Amino acid sequence: MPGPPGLRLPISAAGQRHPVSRTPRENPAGGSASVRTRRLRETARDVLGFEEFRPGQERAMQAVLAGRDTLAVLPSGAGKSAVYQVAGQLLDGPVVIVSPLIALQRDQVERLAELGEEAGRAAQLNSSLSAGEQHAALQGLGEGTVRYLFLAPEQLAKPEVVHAVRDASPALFVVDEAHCVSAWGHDFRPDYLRLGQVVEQLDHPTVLALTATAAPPVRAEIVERLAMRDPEVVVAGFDRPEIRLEVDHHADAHAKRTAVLDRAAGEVEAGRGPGIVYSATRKGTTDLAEALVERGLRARPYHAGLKKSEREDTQRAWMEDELDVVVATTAFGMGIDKPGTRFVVHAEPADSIDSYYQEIGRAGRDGQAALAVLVYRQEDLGLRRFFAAGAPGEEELQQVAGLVAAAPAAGLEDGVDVRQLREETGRGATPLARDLNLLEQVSAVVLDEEGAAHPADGAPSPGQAAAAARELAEHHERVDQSRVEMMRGYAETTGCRRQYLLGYFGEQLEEPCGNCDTCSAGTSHEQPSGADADTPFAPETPVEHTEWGPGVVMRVEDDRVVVLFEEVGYKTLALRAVEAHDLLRVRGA
DNA sequence: CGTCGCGTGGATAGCCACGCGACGGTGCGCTATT
Repeated sequence: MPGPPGLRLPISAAGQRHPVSRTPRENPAGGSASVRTRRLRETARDVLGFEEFRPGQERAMQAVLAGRDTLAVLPSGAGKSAVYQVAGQLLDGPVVIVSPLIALQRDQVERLAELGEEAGRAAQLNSSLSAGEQHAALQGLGEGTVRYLFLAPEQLAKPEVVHAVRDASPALFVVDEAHCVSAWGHDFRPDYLRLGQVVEQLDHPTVLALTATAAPPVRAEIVERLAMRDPEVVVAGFDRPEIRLEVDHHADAHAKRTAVLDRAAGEVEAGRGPGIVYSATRKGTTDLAEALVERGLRARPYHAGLKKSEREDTQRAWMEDELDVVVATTAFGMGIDKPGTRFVVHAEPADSIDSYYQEIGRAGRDGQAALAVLVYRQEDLGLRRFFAAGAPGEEELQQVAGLVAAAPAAGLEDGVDVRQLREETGRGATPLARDLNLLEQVSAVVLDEEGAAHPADGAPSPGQAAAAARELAEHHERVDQSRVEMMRGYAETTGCRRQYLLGYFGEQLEEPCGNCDTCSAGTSHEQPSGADADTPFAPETPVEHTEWGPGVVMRVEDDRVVVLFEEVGYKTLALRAVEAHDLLRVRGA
């Protein structure tokens, strides 16, 4: 059974450099690297109006133009879209961009339209369009009049869409907000997990994955799930020193609620400007928003259960400075860029450091001082643990495996698709697609280009397949639970919070940051950074645990070490116990 | 995992304590109805 793909691919924080091999196809921008650099800069200036590049941007463009699959982890607002926009100008063929939200696709199309005719036409393909418009978008792509096509991964689950895109010979396949592959692919939006097959079906155009946040194992999963080959990994500008980090601890639910309101209202009343309050539940957003209104603030709730018109109006009001606070679930954020956001207060911890960093990263995008406060109660992790659970049951998996296995005997030569499975099982399309993905990963099922499932050659029995698939799902669950534990670690550390955050993303900050609550309180100085701690287990060291197997050291404090294990995810170990029982060995030593 | 809301049973005039079950987030695309 595969472990987290992360550990098979060593990815340093600075990204890897590989020799660039050039074939005519892989060098479509033409000429030598220096010629390419000149053309790239001219294009960025003339078409996009760029005066200078942000960190990492040019390197990502260079890699893409050289035909390299590229994963770019660049901070929000660093112009990630410019990477494919420039490439679209210089490459010989259209650019297909997978984007998770229809609203995002619409914005991106509009932004390209503002660049004018010269930049090339952009179109979107999704269910907000009529059948005729959808057809026109694909036709335009084939005829070369559409240079940029934005669509959701669900569109690429339709064979006719894949065929039309393949016929247009795209030069670049972009996955925007690529952390969705890992965050949503396993259950919520299973079509994200199938993008690698789509890449193969498209004859593997250059793949560009873009995200603002991804810990090393998430990066590695993106690379694997998108079938990226020998990718260039560009990581830049990760630290956001302008954001002050604080955690407020509370034991009592009512005191916590009051603290959330005090912090948000305090920032607004001090004239430090608008901010976001994140709540884990819809009910929490309405409750807190009402309480803030009672305190005289302009506040509104935002969550996916509200009417579309209401959501759009709240977003508009937020962007037009008509609100002091938006109180939101995780539904609020992607594609909403308001540079003057001054604070982000969390009423509950996020489900992972990845999510948390993304959410607080919405503050201070203008580079001015901003504040991120987590108002923390241990009990609130319970909801996150609940969401992290939810692996499908073995019975359910066995039923699906059985129906696929029985298809040939039942005369279903074309296999079984999700629609048929829905009729047979009465269950929803999303969980069924997730189950099929799991069964495919344990070599029980093969999914063809039409999306139909067939029994794999030499497939195990449905019972064995279900057990293996269940084991795989439990593995994901263990890793997700360990990510919640890392969130707990952030809330409860007495060390520098920024060192903790950056360490999670594989970047070691040498000194305590001086801009978090533990630094202000002086506790962080008691904990030297891992870099000079007296231990054989330095960050990035591959290790082997007697019980948990292989892993990689992520972070070292003076008395403990955090290891990311292939099988069980993140674990924090006391160094004293490690030494006393000889629990960890350095691999390859 | 933790909280909320409901029903029940008991205690008392003021509901309240307890137990149990339900519920909790994110979006695409599609279909059926106005």
